[in-house]
Amino acid sequence: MLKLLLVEDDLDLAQTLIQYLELEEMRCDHASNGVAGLNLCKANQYDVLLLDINLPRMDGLTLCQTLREWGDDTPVLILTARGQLDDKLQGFNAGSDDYLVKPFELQELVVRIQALSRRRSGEIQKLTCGGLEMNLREHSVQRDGRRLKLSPTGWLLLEQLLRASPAPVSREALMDAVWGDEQPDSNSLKVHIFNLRKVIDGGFVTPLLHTVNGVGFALYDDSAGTLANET
Amino acid sequence: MLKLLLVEDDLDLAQTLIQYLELEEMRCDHASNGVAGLNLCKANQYDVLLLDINLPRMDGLTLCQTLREWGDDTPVLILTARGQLDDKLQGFNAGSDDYLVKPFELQELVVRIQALSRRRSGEIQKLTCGGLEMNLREHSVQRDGRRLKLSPTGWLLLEQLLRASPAPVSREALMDAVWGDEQPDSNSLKVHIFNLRKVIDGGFVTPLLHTVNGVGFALYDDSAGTLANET
DNA sequence: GCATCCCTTAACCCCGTGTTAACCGCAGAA
DNA sequence: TTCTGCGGTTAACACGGGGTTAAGGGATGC
Repeated sequence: MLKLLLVEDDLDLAQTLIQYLELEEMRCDHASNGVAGLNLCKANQYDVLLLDINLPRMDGLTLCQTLREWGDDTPVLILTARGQLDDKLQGFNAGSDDYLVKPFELQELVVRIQALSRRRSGEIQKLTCGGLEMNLREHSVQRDGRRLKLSPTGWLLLEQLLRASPAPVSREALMDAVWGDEQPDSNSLKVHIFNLRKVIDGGFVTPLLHTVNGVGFALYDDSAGTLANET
Repeated sequence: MLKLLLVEDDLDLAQTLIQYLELEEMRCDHASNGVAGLNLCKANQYDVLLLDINLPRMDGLTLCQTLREWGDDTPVLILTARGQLDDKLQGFNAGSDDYLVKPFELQELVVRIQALSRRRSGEIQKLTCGGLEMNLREHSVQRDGRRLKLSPTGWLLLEQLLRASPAPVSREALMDAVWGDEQPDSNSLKVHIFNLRKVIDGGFVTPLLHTVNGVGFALYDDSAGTLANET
């Protein structure tokens, strides 16, 4: 979910925008003057900033410039009624990334916000299951916010399991993913699964890595849903 | 100097644009149909792409989508006469970054191009991670206010790591950044990483420079209440 | 010409990691 | 009951990647 900051002194408009953005799965903080906006920027990390130009205490352009001088490179979208060329040039000159003239279509605002945030975060690829989250780009795994450290093979196995989740993955498929054609002739896989289990389930209440007898292994969270009947 | 690609079948317009952009210190290649544009993208590395929508052989939206599917994330600016909301939504949906409706002011085009390229090639002046801050302009690094002194190679390495942070950087990428093609045939990198670590983590409680086994090195702040498990 | 800085190189050591084998426990079959 | 197969658990061990240290040389500056 994207985190935005809207700095806008027209409270009615702000209210409308925030409500609409909520529907689009964006959480939007609000400041009604420039200085408050600046402070919020200092305190929090936003994905995109939406700035009006005419603001009490500090105008949007100065706000944007100040951030840039501080080295903050959060994407900035200027929202304003001023549609003259000079205004736009000033906006971009202050270091903003986009400029939308009021009145505008809410949907256009949404897609422009998405475009800005997309470029910054570089299309995060994540695989998840229950509280478990694997970030491929960062090459990091965490469960319930705790960062987990796993070995190269552990990583490979978990990736396979997460991609298939909640379906089970056969031993053959796992062996294939790790070793390809040069497969070890022992119970190596068993040990790796064991170790992987220690890492991702050790210290947690609900196990995520289940063995499907005679089939392979599966990653799923059955804590919230119904339990399957056993023999 | 920025390198652009304009894909536009109206040759008069293209000519005008290119001439104007030249004045603004931008070199602009030109393709008059979609397939030619795609080939040029494959062959060259551009800072920004300017795409018309109505094009012979392959329209601009498809062109943009294709690039994105290939993993190319060059910034794309759509230039078109179609100004309806739906057109814009489609444009952004195809993976573009900005959308300008003809007729437009040439200066606005220029600043939008600059805004797009700026974000990518980084006129960013400060890179940070945790309490670590690198000021590119002043060529200084400090952590928690304390100024750090690092060697030329240390600087190069740290810059790479900070730009990627919190994602890991492979040894190859690091070696490439430091030595290019003339790579030393020893464990030089190990030593430099070791020295870098001494500088940025030595004397501090939380280490920022982590080694990701089998992958490379990553810079991130783990202090926010995360625990590391054993294998 | 001397001192300093910094990079390279090589040597060494430690620990993470993968492999292997052995053992345990359970359940179904004989 | 005993046998047998499957999966879990543990520990031993070998290997290599990564960490650490120190020596030497080239460049730079005083």
